[in-house]
Amino acid sequence: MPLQESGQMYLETIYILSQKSSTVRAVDISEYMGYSKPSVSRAVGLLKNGGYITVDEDGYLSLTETGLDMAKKTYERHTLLTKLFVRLGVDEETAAEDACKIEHHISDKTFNAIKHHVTHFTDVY
Amino acid sequence: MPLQESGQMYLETIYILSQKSSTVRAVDISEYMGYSKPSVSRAVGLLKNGGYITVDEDGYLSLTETGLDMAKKTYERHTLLTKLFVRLGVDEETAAEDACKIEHHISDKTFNAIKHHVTHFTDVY
DNA sequence: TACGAAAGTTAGCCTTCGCTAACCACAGGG
DNA sequence: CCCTGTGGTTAGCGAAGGCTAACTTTCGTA
Repeated sequence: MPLQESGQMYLETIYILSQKSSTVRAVDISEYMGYSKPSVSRAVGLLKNGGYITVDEDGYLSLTETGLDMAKKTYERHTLLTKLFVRLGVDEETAAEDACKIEHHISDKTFNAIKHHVTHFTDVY
Repeated sequence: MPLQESGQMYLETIYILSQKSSTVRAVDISEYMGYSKPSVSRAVGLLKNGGYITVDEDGYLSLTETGLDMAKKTYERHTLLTKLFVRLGVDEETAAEDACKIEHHISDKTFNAIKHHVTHFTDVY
């Protein structure tokens, strides 16, 4: 089964957390996302099941190659959209929030167009 | 209860349809959105219930003032986002599709920033 | 040694929002 | 006068994805 929006969010979160702490547990996700432990537990089970992450015997999570690809892709969208909005004059926090909400819904075409714009034109005004 | 994303889509659809045909029935929505009649029937019931639309004895739908406001707001977002994407080099169809998917998720702040940009700067490149 | 906090899981509930099956009401044509 | 197509509704299913309650396991410390 393909990854749902929520699955992408979990992967992205694991990716972000794994960049600041080297070990990531379910409870870390729980705190970071503000979701209950059972919600995270189920999500982790699904991601493991789908081959996106592995869980070792101590409960530490790692992204598989597929999972890492997905996470990076989502994360890239996130940062790029944030940049776009900031460039348009939105404050950093709001930009990041909105980026988070729409990062899953944008087609590759549009994403690439934004990417092209953001990387090639340093000032819009 | 506040309007859900799907509710906004229905309102927007009613708004669009009412601009081309003067009468809008549930079945028209059904065809336009590609949803089954029962799905539309329920949604219409909820919108009526929430005071967003009225339904006369012949089954014709009208937006209330509140509903019209909501619909216009969503529609404005739709067209504006489409413009933004087109301006960034995305083809019209893809731009409209993506706009449709994200129009519900963008904060007023970001929306206003985009609006400002789109209306004040006619060429990005 | 025993207790309590921390981490995880299981069971099961709830909402949203699609769907199908099956029904009712009505209008027009044969 | 009945029969079919059109429009709408009711009943009920199913997937996602949150939640709480309640359990287990484990580990550190009094």
